[in-house]
Amino acid sequence: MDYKYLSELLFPDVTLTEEELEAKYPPRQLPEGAKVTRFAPSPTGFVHFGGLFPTLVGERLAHQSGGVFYLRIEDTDARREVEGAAGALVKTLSHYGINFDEGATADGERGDYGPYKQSKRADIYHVYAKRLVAEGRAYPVFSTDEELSELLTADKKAELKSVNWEEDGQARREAMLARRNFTIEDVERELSAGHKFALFAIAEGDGTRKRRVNDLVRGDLELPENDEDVVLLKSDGIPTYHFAHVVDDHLMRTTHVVRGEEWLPSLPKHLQLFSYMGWKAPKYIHISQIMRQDADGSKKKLSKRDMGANLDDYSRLGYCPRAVIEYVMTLLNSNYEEWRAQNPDRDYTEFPFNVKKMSSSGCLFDMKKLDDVAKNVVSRMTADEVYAQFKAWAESYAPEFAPLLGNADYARAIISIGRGGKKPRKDYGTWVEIYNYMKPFYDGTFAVEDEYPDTVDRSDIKKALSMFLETYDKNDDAGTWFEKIKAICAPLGYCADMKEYRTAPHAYRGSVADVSMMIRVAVTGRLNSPDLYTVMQILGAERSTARVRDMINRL
RNA sequence: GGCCCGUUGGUCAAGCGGCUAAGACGGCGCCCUCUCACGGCGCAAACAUGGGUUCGAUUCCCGUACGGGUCACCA
Repeated sequence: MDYKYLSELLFPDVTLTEEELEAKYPPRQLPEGAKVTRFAPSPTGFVHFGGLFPTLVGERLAHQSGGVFYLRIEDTDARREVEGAAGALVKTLSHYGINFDEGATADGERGDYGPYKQSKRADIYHVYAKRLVAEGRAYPVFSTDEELSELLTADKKAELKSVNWEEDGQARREAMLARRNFTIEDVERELSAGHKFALFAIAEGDGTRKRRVNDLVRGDLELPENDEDVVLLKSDGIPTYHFAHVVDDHLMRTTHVVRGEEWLPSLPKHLQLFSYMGWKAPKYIHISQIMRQDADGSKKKLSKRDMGANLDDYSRLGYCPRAVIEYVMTLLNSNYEEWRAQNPDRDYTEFPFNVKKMSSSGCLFDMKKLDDVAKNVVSRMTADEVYAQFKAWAESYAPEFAPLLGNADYARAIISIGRGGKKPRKDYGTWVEIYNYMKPFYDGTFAVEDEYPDTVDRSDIKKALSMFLETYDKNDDAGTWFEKIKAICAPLGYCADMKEYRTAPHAYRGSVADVSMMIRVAVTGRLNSPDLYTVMQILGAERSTARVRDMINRL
C-alpha cells in the first residue's frame, strides 16, 4: 500500500512540518539537573484531594531544581468538560500556594511552549499523525455518524457487570485485525462519503514478552509489550490522552511525568509511541492512590463524594492551606516529619524533597492525623496570621461572627492565649474550632451551654458565686486571684488544696476545682475553658461580674 | 478472567542479610493541674502466608492469600 498517498488522503490540510515545530519548541535552556514537570488535568470538575499529591510532587521537583512547572489543560473530551473548571482549578491551587510558571493560567496563557490547551493543538497532533500514517504505523477506521453516536453513548463498558473477559478479549483481537484490513479504495470511498475516521496506531509489540521499564519510585518494572492498537485521534480529530501525552510532553520538553498509578498499565502504549516517534521518553513517577476506609473495613479509592475529597471542603471546614499541604508532605516523604521536628519554623519548600523517599503503596486518608498536623501548624502561627486567616474564613463561612472580629486587638488578645514560646499550645487546628473557642468571649455568641452537674448543690453555687463577687478585684494578679478563690472554699466546706483533697475526698463537700468550675460555668458558660483568670482579664471585670450576677439570678 | 502494582502495629511509616523491629497519629494509664487542654513519662499494638537461598531472613527468589489498578473513539 502506498502509505505516503494514504497520509495525503487523510491529512490533506497539514502544512506545518516537524522541523518547524522542533524549531518553535526547542529544548529548554535550563541549568543542569533542572526538571520540567506539569500538572495536566482534564477540566471535569473540582480539584480532588488525591490530585494534590502528583501536583505537589511535580511542583516540588520543578521548583526545587530550578526547573519549570506548567499547567496543561487536557480538554480532549468535550463531552465531559465542565464550564469554568479550569479557572477554578488554578484558583484553588493558587490558594494552596501552588503556582505555575507557564501554561493556561487564570489571566490567559503564559510561556513559549503553548498552546497549553490540547483542544487548540489539533494541527500539531496532525503533523505527527500524518507521519505515522506515511510510515505505515497508523491507519484510519471509519465509522458512520450512527455508529459514532452509539460509541459515544455506550460509554462505560464497566456497567455491563458480567462481562465475559475471555470472549471480550478474543472479539477485540479479531476486530483489531479486521480493522487493519482495508484498501486505498475503501478509504477514498469513505472519505468521499463524508465519513469521519479515527486513527489507530499499529501495535508491533508482543504481549507475551516483557519489557523492563523504570519508574522513579517503583524502580524497575516488568511490563508486557503493547500489542493493542491504540487510538491516536478520535473521529473529531482530537487526540486521545495517549497520543497527546506523547506529543505534548515531547514538544513541551517535559523531563518528568508525575501521574497517578492508574496510568501504569498504559505505560507500554506510551513507550511504544515514543519509540515510533523516535523521541526520548520522559522519566515517570507513578503515584499511588489515596484510599479511604470503607464501612466494612476495606480500602476504597477516595472518590468524589467522600468527605475531604474536594479540596474546597477543607476551606469550608476551616483547615488552612498550609495545614493541608503539611499533611500531604508527611504522606509524600517519609522523612518529612523528622525534618519538621528539627525545623519547626522553616517553610515546607525548604525541605529537600526526595523521590526516593516516596512510598509506593497506597495510603489511607487519616483525618485524625490531619487534625494533629493542623494544630501544629496553627500553633506555630503568629496571632496576626491567625487573626487574618480566621477573619477571612469567618467572612465567608460565619458571616454573623465576622463583624465581631472588627475589634482586632480584642480578638488578638484571645488568640494570643498560650501562643508563642518554645511549646505553644495546640488548642485548635481549624477555624471552625477557633470559632467555637472564641464564642464565650463575645456577648453576641456567649451562652450557657453547659449545665452544672447534678451532684453539685445549687445553694453551694449561689454562695460561692456571691462570695467570689464580694472579694473579686480586677487588679489582682493571677496569684492573689486564685488565693481568693481558695479562701471561698473553707466556709463552704470545700477543700482548698487539691493534694489534700485527694487523700480524703469524703471529708469535704468538694474542692477548689469545684469552686473554680462554678465560676467557670458562670463566666464562660462552659465546663471547659482556657485559664479562667486570663479569660476574665480579657473579658474585663464588668462583663465577668455581670455574667456571675446573671448566673446567681438564674439559679 | 488476563495483565500490572502492592502487603511492617488501628493509621502513616523507618528498615535496605545479623536491631530488645525506630518515630508520628490515634488508644490507654500515670504525672502536672482551677476545668479542658498543652506538656512530661509510660503501656498495649506489626514484619500476610508457605516454600526456598543463606551460618542467619522483615530484608533476596518462587508460590499462595489478600488489597489495589487496568483492560473506551474517558482521562
